[in-house]
Amino acid sequence: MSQRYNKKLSDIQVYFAQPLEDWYEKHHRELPWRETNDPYLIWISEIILQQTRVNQGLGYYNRFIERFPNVATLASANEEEVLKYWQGLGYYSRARNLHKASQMIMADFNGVFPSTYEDVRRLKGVGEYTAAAILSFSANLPYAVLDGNVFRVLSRYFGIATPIDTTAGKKEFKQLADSVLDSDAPGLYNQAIMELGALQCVPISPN
DNA sequence: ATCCTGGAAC
DNA sequence: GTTCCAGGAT
Repeated sequence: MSQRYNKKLSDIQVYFAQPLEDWYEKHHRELPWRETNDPYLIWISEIILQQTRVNQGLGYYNRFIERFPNVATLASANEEEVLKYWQGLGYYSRARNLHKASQMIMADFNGVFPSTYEDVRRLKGVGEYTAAAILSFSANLPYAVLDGNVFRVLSRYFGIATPIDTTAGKKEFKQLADSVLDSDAPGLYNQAIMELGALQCVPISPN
């Protein structure tokens, strides 16, 4: 998967992206939403995971997609039932937004999950991070994800002390993230950098 | 730039 | 009981 033939790799790919992706291939957790290219399933998983740990989100994800396996079933359900499947997760506006957005996909996109960044961003509850995740994971489009994990990996690897809770800091990291993105394998690369941040490059006493 | 969520961690 | 988190909305 990370081997690419007949193509010259950039220095940043060789020294940053490749080792990262090799590490990922060897150490990543196997999670159901990583086994699919369906943007709907990836979307559901990303919304659940926004403020929820993987361990807790897993059961909710499995139950949710079993009952609502696609946009149409979610859109035609009533809100109370959608909320029932969310019960215990908190941040219930995420579930309401999912439901509303699924109806918007039916109405405005003929039931087909949108495939451009601009359209995906129009879905309620989908910000820059989630749009980049959905499009890179499902369609391998070159959008760099930028979440807490990525901030941490980049700041440590590149020795950047700029705080991320300022406009300038966010801008700096956004540029860096875009410049080191492996455009040959955006989905794999994005998964890899976040997984490293989650498993190894952790906030306190990193491995 | 500021506010918001609500469980988890402290 | 207070603070923290991690994204999105306004």
